[in-house]
Amino acid sequence: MPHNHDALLNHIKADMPSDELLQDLGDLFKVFGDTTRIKIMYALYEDEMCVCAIADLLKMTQSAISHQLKVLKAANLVASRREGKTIYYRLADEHVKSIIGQGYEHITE
Amino acid sequence: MPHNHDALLNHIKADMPSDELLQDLGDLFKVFGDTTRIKIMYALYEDEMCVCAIADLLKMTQSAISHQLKVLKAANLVASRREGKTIYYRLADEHVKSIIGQGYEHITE
DNA sequence: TCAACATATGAACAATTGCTCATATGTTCA
DNA sequence: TGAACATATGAGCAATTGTTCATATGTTGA
Repeated sequence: MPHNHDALLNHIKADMPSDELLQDLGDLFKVFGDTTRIKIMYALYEDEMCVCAIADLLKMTQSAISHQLKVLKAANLVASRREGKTIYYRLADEHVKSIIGQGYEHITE
Repeated sequence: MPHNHDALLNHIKADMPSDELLQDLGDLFKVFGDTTRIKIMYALYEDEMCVCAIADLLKMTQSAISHQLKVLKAANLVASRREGKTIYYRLADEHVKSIIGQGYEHITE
């Protein structure tokens, strides 16, 4: 007969966050899981930048950057402010840096 | 004429990691960007587990879990040991916990 | 008010991805 | 050695995703 692990499972289940939260967690990391967005976040590491500067930096279309900034903003990873025609984006909080920092450590160790 | 930001860009460029490393970072987070894999990592948070226990816990196919464990292992996020017919998986290092922890904080704040 | 600039957005297409199904590999025990 | 169990793997399909292209929205200054 297949081996049984009901006792273990009941214990683990009790400590697992809700499915909804786990889904949200996955969705959050999905946002980090794209090179373009990682580059954008790195570009904003030290200071805010306008959309066209980011596009220049990454040698990508303004449209492509704008789409990705929307994704980042929806995940509360960046924030923006308007100054005339220009819109400046910046990292939203310190979690962005610490998440990227931990990932960096994992890779380079 | 469009506005110029060459000076800023040169400064930022100097501080950006290589494209290859940024790609690797994106690839790493891509692994975190799936609910099934997040659930697996949470299941392994406290202790090692065998494949069929994880499949039972998540009510998913052994095959599906096995495929995902392969992805997690390729990213060095889990490690495994064999004990007879059974193979036990565990989290590979502390980065897994801190990355997930930071994500959790970001979401629940 | 109109032209120029900065950014946002929707549709569409190619590429990637996670699961299923069938089957292969590896291990134990009688 | 062969049957039962535990896990791994390859092909295929549906769903998701990132970019492009065309165009819309918003702002400024003449």
